[in-house]
Amino acid sequence: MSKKPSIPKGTRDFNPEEVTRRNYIFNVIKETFALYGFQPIETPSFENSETLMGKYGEEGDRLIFKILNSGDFLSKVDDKLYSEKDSNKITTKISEKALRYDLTVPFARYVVQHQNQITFPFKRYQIQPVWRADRPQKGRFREFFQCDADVVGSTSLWQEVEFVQLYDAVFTKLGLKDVTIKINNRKILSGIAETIGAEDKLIDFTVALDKLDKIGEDGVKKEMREKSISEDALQKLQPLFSFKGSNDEKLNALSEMLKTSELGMKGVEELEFIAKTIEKLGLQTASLQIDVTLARGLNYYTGAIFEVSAPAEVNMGSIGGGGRYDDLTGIFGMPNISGVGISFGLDRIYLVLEELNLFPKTVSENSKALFINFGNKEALYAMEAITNLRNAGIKAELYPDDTKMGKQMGYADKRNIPFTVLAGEKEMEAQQYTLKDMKSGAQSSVSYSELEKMLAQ
RNA sequence: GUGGUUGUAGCUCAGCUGGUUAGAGCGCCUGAUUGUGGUUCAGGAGGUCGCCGGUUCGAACCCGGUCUUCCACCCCA
Repeated sequence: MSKKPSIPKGTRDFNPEEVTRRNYIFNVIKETFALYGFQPIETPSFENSETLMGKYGEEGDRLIFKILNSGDFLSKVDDKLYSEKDSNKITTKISEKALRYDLTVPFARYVVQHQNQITFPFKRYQIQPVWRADRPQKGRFREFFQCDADVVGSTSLWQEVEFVQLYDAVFTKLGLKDVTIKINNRKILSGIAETIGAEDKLIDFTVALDKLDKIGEDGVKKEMREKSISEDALQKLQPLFSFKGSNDEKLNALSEMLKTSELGMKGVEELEFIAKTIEKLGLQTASLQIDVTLARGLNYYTGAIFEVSAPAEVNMGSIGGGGRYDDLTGIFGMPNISGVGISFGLDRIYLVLEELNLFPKTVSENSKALFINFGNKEALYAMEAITNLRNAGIKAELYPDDTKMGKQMGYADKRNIPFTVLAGEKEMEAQQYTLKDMKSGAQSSVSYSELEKMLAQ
């Protein structure tokens, strides 16, 4: 019992059914990405630490898995440093590589590194696992997949419009109706902070505001006070707490509130273009909703911010997110390249589809027929038929051992293989096969061509 | 990183205020059925009670530590 092997906290094994279902989601997303003109790239599982560290804030650094150097890594740590016991300092000496934390920063690195080979605007998608040294909880793992699509090298708002459509297309194909695509704009948040005189506390302000639907108006105010945002500022913020109505009404209210802020008004204009355009083009099943409290933690967003919420009844938080970042590649020394991207949270989408029972009855990847093994002579006869069936594209297999028939039948039963084929001495003499339908129990003696015909259905 | 929670047979779980050989259902194996699975019947195997230490005459049960599960917070997909 204690010796039973296990996997690390927050990681998972996937059984055949789970892999099939995950591939189904992957395929829908990939097809749609391709349909919208995105091309796949892949980057390594681990990067140089300096590529990742400091890109996700202090909290992010803590959650990055560091890889220990090879060899006698401790010999490079002098006694003084060692005795200080400062983990952060020592880490830089004993670890120079780290596991990928998301796909966006490695993508930025990729763009800067390969800028001479890339034709801009560059539209790429990437589906790979990422790792976070987080504590697992519902829908949160330490190893999980991200599915990202990004465009760099264009500031056009048409990209944002397309991403909204892309979200709608994917979730419609997956049968997940009524997802809400929430949209906001970092410029609006900055504008509000400016208007209420708290521009120096933009991050604290947005993080608190983001929690509105979770901790309520009083909770948000309490947190803002704790971050020493003034009462005067809170007073000016009051309209935000009762922000309701259609996207149009919200836009009007925002223009009124932000008329003194040039940056804020720019944000309103951007939001208005996206919302109005989507309104004209229409969406299939999703709805686009302006949400001024949407902030998202990532510091690098500068324009639009997206977040997709699962239908309310499943209580799963966000199943996707994204936004525009004007200066992502700037951190790698390539300024003034604007990017915008979105991400799908595969693992959470899986949980949602499962909870709502939305996985289609997938085409079985199972064998169509199991040939019973009666011994080497008979098995050869069976194998000839199996080879022909496989050449005809029909999944078939031979039970490898000539054990008791009951066991072989039981195996077919447990694996849900719909047909068994009996080919023993009698059948060989007659050049026939006994085909048994495992569901009905009916069996008939058939020739090879009849066998192939019946299994082909 | 903080707080709580969970761990007993392959799986899902019982196990009383600490008391002798720790149970059930399902699954598994064998046989009834030597060319027939899914049903039925009879029998059988399988657990140092997560791990380490402590209290006690005695620990699955109490205490401490550790790992794990799940949940919330921080943060995030």
